[in-house]
Amino acid sequence: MNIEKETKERLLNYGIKPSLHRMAIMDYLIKYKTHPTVDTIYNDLSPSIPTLSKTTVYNTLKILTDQGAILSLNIDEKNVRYDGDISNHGHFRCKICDNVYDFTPEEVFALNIKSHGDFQVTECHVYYKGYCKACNGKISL
Amino acid sequence: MNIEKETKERLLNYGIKPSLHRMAIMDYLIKYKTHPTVDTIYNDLSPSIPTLSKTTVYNTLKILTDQGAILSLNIDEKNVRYDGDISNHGHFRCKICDNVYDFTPEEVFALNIKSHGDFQVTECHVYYKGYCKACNGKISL
DNA sequence: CTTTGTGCAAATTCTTTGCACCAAA
DNA sequence: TTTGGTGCAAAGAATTTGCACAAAG
Repeated sequence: MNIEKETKERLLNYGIKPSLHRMAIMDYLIKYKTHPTVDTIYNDLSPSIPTLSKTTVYNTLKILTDQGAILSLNIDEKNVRYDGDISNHGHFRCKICDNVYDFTPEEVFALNIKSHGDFQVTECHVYYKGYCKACNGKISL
Repeated sequence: MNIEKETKERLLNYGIKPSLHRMAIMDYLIKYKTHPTVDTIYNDLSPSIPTLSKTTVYNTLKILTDQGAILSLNIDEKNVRYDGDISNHGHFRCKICDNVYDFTPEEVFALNIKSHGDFQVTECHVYYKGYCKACNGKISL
């Protein structure tokens, strides 16, 4: 596997020590925009990295998301999905094949509840996260 | 507990037989707009309905969501939240207190990534669900 | 009767944790 | 050395499933 320069830089930019395993996982998420699950990442990488354990995949994904180097998606009720694309964009999951597709902010803006191009939309969830007034006050103390 | 007319009608409208337990759960979700978890619903209802089991809460919530009588939210990574309000609206979860608040469509429209009134927003997820072209074709066959 | 709602307990699945080992600075 | 990355196995937690009983029409 060729680790891209971009990959190592991403880790360093987010204050994460670039071990070989971490770079492999980060690289995978930058290259493959399939919003994979933990299992998919592990299964795809372990043949070429026999020493890789699923615990390390969990550990690494936790660090990457905590530091903001990747996104974790809860669009799939069963498994957490991960996204190496941290730019502002929306997602669509097909309820049958479970594939997750990206939408640009412009597409999100234009996307009503009915349909959009090749996608028939039946549900739309908008989830904001952050700090409410009461709790934000506690932080500032 | 007073079961509202609205509650029974909601079940009937969505083709769900209105048993006492189902009405109690539906009623709870219509009355309390707190986006409760399975556990919260069970804990709040079981004192007044001693025969209620958590399995029934799970069963009922599954039927209600499958039939579209309620919404299930994946805004909380740990537990599924349920919402008796099936109108078009967005949600905000405080990362500290875990409370979930509603946003109207207008507020969602206006809500940028920074902040909105009492809420400091650090993340925004837009999740569409439905059928992609390939899978939708299969359905139509 | 016959259907189906309900409840218990076991099973399943995803994720986290504790701890020991190992590698790099 | 000392820090911290890694892996195994066990634990934990949320949810689902199998099956038997009970309730309603």
